[in-house]
Amino acid sequence: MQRPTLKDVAERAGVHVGTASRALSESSRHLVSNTTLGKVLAAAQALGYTHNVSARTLRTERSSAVGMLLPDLTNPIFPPMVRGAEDVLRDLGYSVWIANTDGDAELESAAIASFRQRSVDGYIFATARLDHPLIEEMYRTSTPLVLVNRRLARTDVPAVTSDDAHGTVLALTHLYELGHREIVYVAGPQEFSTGLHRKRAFVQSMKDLGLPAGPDRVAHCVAWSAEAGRYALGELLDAGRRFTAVLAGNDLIGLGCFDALRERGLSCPADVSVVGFDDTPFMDRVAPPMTTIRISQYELGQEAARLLVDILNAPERRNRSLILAPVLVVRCSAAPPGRGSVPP
Amino acid sequence: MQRPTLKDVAERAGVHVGTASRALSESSRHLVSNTTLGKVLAAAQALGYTHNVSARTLRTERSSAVGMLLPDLTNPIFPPMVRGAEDVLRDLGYSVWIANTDGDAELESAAIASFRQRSVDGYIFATARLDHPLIEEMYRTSTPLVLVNRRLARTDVPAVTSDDAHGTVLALTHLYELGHREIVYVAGPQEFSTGLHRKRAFVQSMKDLGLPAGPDRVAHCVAWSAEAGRYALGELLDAGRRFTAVLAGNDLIGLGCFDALRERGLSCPADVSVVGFDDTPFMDRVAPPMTTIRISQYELGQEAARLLVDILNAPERRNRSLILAPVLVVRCSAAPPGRGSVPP
DNA sequence: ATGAAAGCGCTAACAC
DNA sequence: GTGTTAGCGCTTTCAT
Repeated sequence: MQRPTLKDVAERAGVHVGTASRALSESSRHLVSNTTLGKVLAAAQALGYTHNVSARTLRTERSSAVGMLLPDLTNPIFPPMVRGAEDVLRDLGYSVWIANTDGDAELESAAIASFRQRSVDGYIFATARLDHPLIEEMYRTSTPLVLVNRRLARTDVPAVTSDDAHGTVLALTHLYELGHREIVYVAGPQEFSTGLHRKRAFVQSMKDLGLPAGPDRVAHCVAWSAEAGRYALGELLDAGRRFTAVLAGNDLIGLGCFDALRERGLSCPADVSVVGFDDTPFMDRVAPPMTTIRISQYELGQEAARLLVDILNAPERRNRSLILAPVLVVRCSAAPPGRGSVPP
Repeated sequence: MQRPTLKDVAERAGVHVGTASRALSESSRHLVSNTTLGKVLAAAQALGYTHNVSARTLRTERSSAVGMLLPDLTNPIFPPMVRGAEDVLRDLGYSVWIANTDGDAELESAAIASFRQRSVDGYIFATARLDHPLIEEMYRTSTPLVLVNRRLARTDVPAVTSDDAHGTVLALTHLYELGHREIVYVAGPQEFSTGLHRKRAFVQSMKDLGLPAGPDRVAHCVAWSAEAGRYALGELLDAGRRFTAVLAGNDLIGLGCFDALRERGLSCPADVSVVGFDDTPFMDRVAPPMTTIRISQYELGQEAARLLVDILNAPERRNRSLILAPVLVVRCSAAPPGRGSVPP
């Protein structure tokens, strides 16, 4: 027999399709008498019946599916986020589509079009830029959506992020307490909230500490990658900038800082300390083990999923955002000041 | 206006829905005159029409979706595989659902049920065990499916894998040429083709080299993880087994070997060499950089997707499997023999 | 080449 | 509490 339908179940149970439908849906089960419920359930069980989701979606306009947009799944911060979201959504009866955009607006539009064609109920964006017309337009037209990890410049769009400013203060304070005074910053791309907020917090905290933080102490990366970090710190190094520690926009950039240092015969942490951000998986295993700021990507994903489901159930509550507190993880890449970046 | 339907497009173009449908589907476009085609396309464009996939799926029984089953997305070998599959499937008009099973049969059944409810056209399994009743049953009932990375014991089910035996020979030959003669193996779980075939190749190749490879030189891991590797090699070490090199079932196990060695005051590669398998992302950054066997997970994913689409288009061709050749990557964790595992 | 209409499987509104 | 039925948006067969 082909895949059984409601009609098959109804016939076997000796009831009508409508009744079978009611018995087989959580929400309408209470409309059915206990005896018929039993009969329908037994028939469904015997036949191996499962809902045809396309038919249900067509009828109800609800698919129990959510679309998740990622920059690139091979960036190790994203898999835990996806799992966090998937684990909570699965338990609530949702499935998740994922799409990688590689930061490309075309690919993002295409992915959203595909999700829309499939009638997803809502969206989780891990791809937000501070200025993101596409997301803003979707929000304006009341599409249920939640941002994760990165947020928009405007604060009304619901987002689950970590406290970038506080994390940066934690990192900087650690370096300060180790005795560092000459500190530079290698910033992530400034079109993202993470890039901007972390850098701003660095500049502000340096001032608070009475330390210099002019533009000559801040390098900017074109991407959240080791290669970009290597290049950016390389420029600072080659310009002769003197410093004993560097704070990196994230761990991958921090890895690039290791490279730039090594290429110039400088040792980390003996000569120069480096602190990363994110506690990306495997950062305890790199050389040297990365001192960093931990944010739980898994939790970020979980909370984003919960928030989205909240919004799906009560659209008027789409005014909430969530901020998770990060934590300092002390490993080996930051130590008391050494010789510094420029040998005497 | 709500999401426009074919009816809206047809009205605007002054044709009937059937005609609009024909014009808007690749496969039936040729049945429509050029002028009406133009009108329909213009109307669709103007209205921002996109197909309602649920309706189409309901009608055609085809969803242009495939389900991909993974053990655990946070194991870094999987994200590239997913991207490989997704990148080729996207270009062919397919979307992909992913589900993590954590090696749990219940979760796997549930994921498959969910995929089935959503009428996926086919499946990519990265979760295959040598003996896998669920997959075998699906194959028996002609469900289009492809295995990736791991295969079944039987060879008729289509799979895209790397040549585990050859990769192992490559690794072992490298150690042999460095001068190692006392070599142990830390095997992955034997219920997977990767675990079994790699171990068997080790034993066979050692024999071919005239080297001892009894069961006392092989440790077994309960999982593909650093923790399991650490424990397994630890047992060998604590039993007083003497060796100068270890070949690990995969890189994560190799990482655990680093740990076991370090905990006992042994240095890698000065005292003991370690070779991994997979060239998992970031293995060039761990300490010491891992000498390993590279298999392109991205390519594995691509080829699995291509093979699945082949099968979808020509079910009678589901008798093909694909084997990709691995390659040795020399880094630092293997060097000429040192003091060995037991100091004199 | 196009129109007309049936029907995919399901839910929900309505009737009893 | 259960039966009946319309119709979600689409494709496709059958007419013309």
